[in-house]
Amino acid sequence: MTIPKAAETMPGAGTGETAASQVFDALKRDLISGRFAAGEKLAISTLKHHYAVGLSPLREALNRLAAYGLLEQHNQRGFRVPPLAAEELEDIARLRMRFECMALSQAFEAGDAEWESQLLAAQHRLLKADEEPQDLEHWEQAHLRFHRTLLAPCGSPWLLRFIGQLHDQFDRYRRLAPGDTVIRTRLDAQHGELAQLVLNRRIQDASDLLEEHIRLSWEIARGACVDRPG
Amino acid sequence: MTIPKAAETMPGAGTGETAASQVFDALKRDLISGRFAAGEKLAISTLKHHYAVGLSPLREALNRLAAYGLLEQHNQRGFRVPPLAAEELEDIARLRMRFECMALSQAFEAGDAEWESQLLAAQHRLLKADEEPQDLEHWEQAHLRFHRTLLAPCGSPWLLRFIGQLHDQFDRYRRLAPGDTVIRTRLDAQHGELAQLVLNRRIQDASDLLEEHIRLSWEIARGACVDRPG
DNA sequence: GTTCACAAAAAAATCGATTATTAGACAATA
DNA sequence: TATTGTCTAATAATCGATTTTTTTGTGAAC
Repeated sequence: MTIPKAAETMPGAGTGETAASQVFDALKRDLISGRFAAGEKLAISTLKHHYAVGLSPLREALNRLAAYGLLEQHNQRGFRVPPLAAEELEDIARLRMRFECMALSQAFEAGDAEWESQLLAAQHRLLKADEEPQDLEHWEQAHLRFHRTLLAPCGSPWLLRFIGQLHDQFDRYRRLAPGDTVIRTRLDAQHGELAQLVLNRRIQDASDLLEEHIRLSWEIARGACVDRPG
Repeated sequence: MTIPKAAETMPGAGTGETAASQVFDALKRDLISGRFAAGEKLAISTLKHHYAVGLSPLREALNRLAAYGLLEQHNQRGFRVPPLAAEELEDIARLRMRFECMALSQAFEAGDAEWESQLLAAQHRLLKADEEPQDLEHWEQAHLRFHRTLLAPCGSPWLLRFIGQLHDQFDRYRRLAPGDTVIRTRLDAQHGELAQLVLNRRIQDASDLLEEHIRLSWEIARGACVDRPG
């Protein structure tokens, strides 16, 4: 009577999905992609219906997201989406520059030919995704994967963890901001240039370009912050 | 019939404690102070009795702690205490050095006379705590407060958040390791020296000393890792 | 002796209902 | 009119029970 689920039969699984982890993933995606308004209070009963889960797994997911920094939790008064502030974005962007350049230089030390291959592959996938702008989620996935691959061999799990966390925070701003075709084109080109600099082992140039890349993205992401007229 | 709780009548409360947040704090303390064995699987029903709470708040606390990095969560097979590994400790210690030196130099830029006063006060409290080694929890609290005060004006909430997280991770190792009177004495002295260097605005010296301080603590914390005989 | 299938037990995850707290409306008072 | 206090509806938090999944233990087949 018990039908084995696909995930459980997969090799090296062990990661059977629970309702809590599924709604965590879904909520995380929706928070980063800006499906909720900044500052909005989340009505738990609404979420319950929307994601079609019970209270317990939903609350567990919300608690995880709050600990991760994608939600604010206030005792006895529920959860709300963090506001967007230019000041916080600056903090996030500057830390991204420092952390990712740090990780990149370490990746150069440890990264081997396999790394170069993976990076080329990721860059190619991203390039293809660039050409199909209609499938936004696919592009986001390829983009994230490229940046992860770039820093993967850095050898510091905790640094990568923090970088990922900052990346998620940053993307919340970026994805809410209006696009800028000119900057976007330049950003897309930088991915290819980055990969080339890695292949040529140009450590300093790669680091400089990565910093510039984050700075340019920041310029776009800024657009998500409310401009208070002076 | 409803008797108002103390917390609610306190000025500026708004932070009414929930069962979940209380058991979160208690569990976090116990995890960092090494009350559970590394790698141990947590029996939820046991915790339930020990902390005298229901399942829901307990599970919410566990979920938060897992997202924070003080627990490992495996779908369908509960929570376990992360193992202690010399390799991870090295990662944590090296990042602490970089992050905290980073924060310190920024603190020098932004910190004013009020900062200096707070730091002196914190150093004095820590000094008094040094003299009463029997009250370990009190010393830990004063110690944490000193280090927080030292970096507080750095102006980067996210950097401070990560530093705090790494500090918690580090302390789990340190508090499990056997003490070393000689090193401990030197470490205690360094707190006073650090405060003095801040007062004298010796940026580079303070940064060097902070790095050395973390390196020395690391030397102690290492003792928590199992030595595999070769 | 090893592997496999199955049943029983244990544990994790989830649900539905209950309790406690907050926010907002409204009236009473100064 | 502003302030305070009380009531009520809405919502957050928690509990107890149920369901699902994993683990453990047993014995048969190879």
